[in-house]
Amino acid sequence: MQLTDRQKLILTLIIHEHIRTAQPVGSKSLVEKYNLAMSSATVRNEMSVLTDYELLRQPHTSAGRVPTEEGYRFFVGNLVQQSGLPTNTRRTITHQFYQSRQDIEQWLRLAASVLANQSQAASLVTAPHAEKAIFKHLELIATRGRQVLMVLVLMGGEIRQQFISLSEPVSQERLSVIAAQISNMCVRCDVEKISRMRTQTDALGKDILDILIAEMTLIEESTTGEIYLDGMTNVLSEPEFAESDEARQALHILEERSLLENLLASTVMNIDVGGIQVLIGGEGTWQELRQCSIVLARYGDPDTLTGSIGVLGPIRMPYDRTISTVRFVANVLSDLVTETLAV
Amino acid sequence: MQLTDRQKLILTLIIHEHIRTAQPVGSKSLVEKYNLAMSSATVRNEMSVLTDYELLRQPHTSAGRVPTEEGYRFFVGNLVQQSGLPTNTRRTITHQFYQSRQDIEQWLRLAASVLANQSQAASLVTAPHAEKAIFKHLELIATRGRQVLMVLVLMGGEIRQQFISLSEPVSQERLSVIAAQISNMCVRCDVEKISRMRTQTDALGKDILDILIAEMTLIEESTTGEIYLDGMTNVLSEPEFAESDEARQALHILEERSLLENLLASTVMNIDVGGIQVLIGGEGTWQELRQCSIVLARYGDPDTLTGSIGVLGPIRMPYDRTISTVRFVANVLSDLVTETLAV
DNA sequence: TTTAGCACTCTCGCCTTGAGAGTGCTAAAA
DNA sequence: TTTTAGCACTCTCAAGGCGAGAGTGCTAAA
Repeated sequence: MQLTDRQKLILTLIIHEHIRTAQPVGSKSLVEKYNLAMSSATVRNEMSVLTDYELLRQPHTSAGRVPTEEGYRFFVGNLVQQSGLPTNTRRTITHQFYQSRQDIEQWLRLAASVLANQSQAASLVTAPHAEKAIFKHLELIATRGRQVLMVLVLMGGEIRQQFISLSEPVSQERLSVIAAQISNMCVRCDVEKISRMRTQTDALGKDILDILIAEMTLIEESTTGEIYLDGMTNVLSEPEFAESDEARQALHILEERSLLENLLASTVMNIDVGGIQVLIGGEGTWQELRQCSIVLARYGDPDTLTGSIGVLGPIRMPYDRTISTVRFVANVLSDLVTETLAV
Repeated sequence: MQLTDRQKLILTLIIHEHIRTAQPVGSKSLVEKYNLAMSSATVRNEMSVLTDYELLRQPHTSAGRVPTEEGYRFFVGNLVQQSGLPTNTRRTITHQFYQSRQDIEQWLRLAASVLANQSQAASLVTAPHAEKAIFKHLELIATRGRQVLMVLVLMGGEIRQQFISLSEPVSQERLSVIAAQISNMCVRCDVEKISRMRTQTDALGKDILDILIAEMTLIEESTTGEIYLDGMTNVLSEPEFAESDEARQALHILEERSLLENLLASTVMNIDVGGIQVLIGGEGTWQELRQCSIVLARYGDPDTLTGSIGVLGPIRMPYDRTISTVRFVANVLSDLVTETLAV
């Protein structure tokens, strides 16, 4: 499908106008609004062609045109110009990051907040996560009785904390010794290697190693780290969401962690750090997302630690701006992650 | 204001019916629906009295009655019977808790999820938080270069992790020694006591202590720990939220952490563990909550660690059931917290 | 190839209208 | 004194009719 420049222009303008107004766009109003150097009849003819190509759609005879999902896809794939964010926006965002506490959690929260505010939509950010869990450090802290707090640090800075119940009370001194022992023994080891070390410790050490192995396996099996959401309410004022129940179901995907993990696993996990993926109208697969689009990116260090960020909004979304924002925030996070967390 | 038994009955029935249907309730339909042993005219007279008391309201002449906020308050204060949850519901909930991973974070998430599902509304759970920050354990883990991961454990099990930049690179060995030193020296101390210890260490130790003190001060100043939300989408299908923009603003309060902290600070912080507070229609103070009610409770150990849980839904909320649920979940959490986290 | 002109279509807001639900009042019954 | 039947009145809401407005497609001329 090869479009003439004029057809591209008209498609672009219709999408712009529709994004602005959420209404079907007519030929006459389009010519007037943008002072086009052609008559409305010409525009009508072109619209007719674009409708044949299934890039536009008429809600009913004698209404204006609305872009189809295919139309948006063509737009995003071919017509969006990579504007990049205005310099002062970039500066504001960067500034916020360097002003916040130096803490990965704060950064991720901030990233979610920035995405939500800049795009006026819902945003999600997953914590960086390594495909392979490599042990770094173990800490055991007595609380009381047989309850012990286990803090596990992985290469890359992922931290997991968990209460464990030992079969009998153990003093903090003994716990510290064991933790140091295990830390020394296992540093830079993966699950398999650690499994083979079970024989090298006493009974208590074995118990702890078992729990450690279970935990590391669990981490390795999960596809993402912690998920941060923001801006869910932004999207509620959009007419699509205010009206249809269906659109609201999309927010349910964000809330239900398992659904969201599935979605991420089958989309963004395949793209490269630095790349952008745009999911328009659920792409036929995701029923709940039929009225939504998602702009996704991956950040981090491709070989070790990666995470995802994304923006969820109505299909009628200002893609150019959103894509720029997502790309920029992904880059900022990549920088922060490789600077502070790399192995 | 003293109501006769019959007036109380009628008020209760109207509230029940209105909660069910979200519509104004008329005298005739009420008599028919509940097979009342009186005529609709009698009901009308009583309704008229209740309207004079401002417990009921007419949306317009010749419409049925709707409970006022005052009406709901009277209902919650005087007429709600403490039914308690059905035994099998209690069992299901308890079961879920003891089946989940033994991990405070999982419990809190689960609590939010249970509240949201049981009440079909939005829920919030804050992590247990001590008024006074008491040091328990410090861990320093080298990442690379001058970046160090600091893990701070407080009495009660609150854990904070943060990246810090030292002025020069330090080996993991030295970091471990310093961490052990500080851990020994400061265990069971509060911020003031630790501040006075700054002289007892070398330059590096001083730097770390400073950061430690700053962090503990920050923790002490904050009113709540981490906040877990769930079920935001539940509430979106209620007519109040589907229609008015105003109701949707209420969800914004949940999203904006600072707003939520304010709200909690000025309400639930004052009630005792085991007590329940019901905020109806924002109580005149919280504009954004005018169309919502919140049922709040505190859990934990009154003297040391406490957190809040709550449910946010439309004013038209099944208070008896919601209150029972919130109370029950608060008790479960209290048990878990005192069992595993107490000093 | 573009454009002016025209007949035609469809939505949307506005109005009217009638049914339905509910109220308050009054006078009779308990 | 309290309760109830009866009745006139009020207000909403859904349905139908109507006209204005916006938009389309087609045709013939520029």
